[in-house]
Amino acid sequence: MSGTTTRDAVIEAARELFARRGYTATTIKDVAVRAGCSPAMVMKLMGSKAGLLAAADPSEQTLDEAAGSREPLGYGLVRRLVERRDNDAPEPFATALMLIHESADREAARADYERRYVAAIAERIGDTSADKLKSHLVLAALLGLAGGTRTMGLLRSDLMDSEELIERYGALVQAIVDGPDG
Amino acid sequence: MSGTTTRDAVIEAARELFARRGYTATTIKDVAVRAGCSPAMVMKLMGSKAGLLAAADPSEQTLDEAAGSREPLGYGLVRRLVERRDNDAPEPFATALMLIHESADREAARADYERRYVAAIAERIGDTSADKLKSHLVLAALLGLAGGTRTMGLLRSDLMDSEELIERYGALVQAIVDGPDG
DNA sequence: ATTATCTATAGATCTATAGATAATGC
DNA sequence: ATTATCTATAGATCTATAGATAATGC
Repeated sequence: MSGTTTRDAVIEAARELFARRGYTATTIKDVAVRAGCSPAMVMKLMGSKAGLLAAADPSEQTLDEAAGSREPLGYGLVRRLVERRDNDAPEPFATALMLIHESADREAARADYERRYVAAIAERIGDTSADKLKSHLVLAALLGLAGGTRTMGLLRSDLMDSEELIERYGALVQAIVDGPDG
Repeated sequence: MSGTTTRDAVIEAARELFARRGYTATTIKDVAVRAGCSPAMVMKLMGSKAGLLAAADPSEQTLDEAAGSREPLGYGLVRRLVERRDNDAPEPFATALMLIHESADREAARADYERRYVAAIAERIGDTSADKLKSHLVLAALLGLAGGTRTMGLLRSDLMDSEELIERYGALVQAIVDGPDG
């Protein structure tokens, strides 16, 4: 059915626009224009703007990427983030910060993202401690690389080669992973 | 004159609301209510919503804080950030990311924040290199700590003592500062 | 017949301005 | 007289819905 195609186009358009401009600043009409349909169509398909956000939230998508690699875990996490940048793929770490900020129920959104992201990192780095402290530290470092490169445009490839960036920022993240637990 | 007082209240209210909810999601009326005046008064004082943002942008405020301390520079930068959190003071590193996202002219805002923040960090850590690579890396790490603690609520003081956080995240930032230049 | 999609519009904002009133300085 | 501040409102959105039309499956 062609409904699936339109629905996919709408979700893809929303993903890009929410990531680029944020939730409030993105209108249903913006999404419709980019998806090539009418605003009413967007509403019919997604029910509400909040429903559209739920469908377009990029976190699920990327958070469970293939983790397999011979590289130490800290480097691997940084590598995948840098690769997303080089491929112009959505960056969930950067988007999450903004979506929390703009959420209607900010505390609920914050708690939800915190739980999911901390759990995802803990699983990746094998953090089985109760407090998940290392995961918090790793997550903070990754959020910074995401916000720095994607939102503020730091460390662009003409300034620093992607491999060198992975090497240097990866070393920082790896130092947390290799560090003490509590 | 009492005009100064109202103006200050408006700017203070805007600073808090922009930092909390973002630019688009904050309305002139929200600011007026919090400042205890009418929306028309806010407009008369600031001219436009963009003018209000310009006046309420927290970056200038905090970026040129007293840098004097015996502590190594990386630790000092982290300490000031953590202290702002513990004092519930506005966090320019966290706010900057969101304001770039929501800016009408995103690329211009991005370039402006990048220039100012990189320069501020370069001055602090004595980075005189042409590419300011270390400053970019330090800035990324600090943006992550800011976004992580303030927006996502990571590493709260019940989970990790502020001094220990400064010790551990400070070590990462200090490692960048002490690292090679290019 | 059913599904996909559109046009038209209601109802609720939001920013910004115009013009009135209250407070202050001379 | 001038400055501070308010009420009222214009004009431009925005989300969401109602109802019409076009496309598709049986």
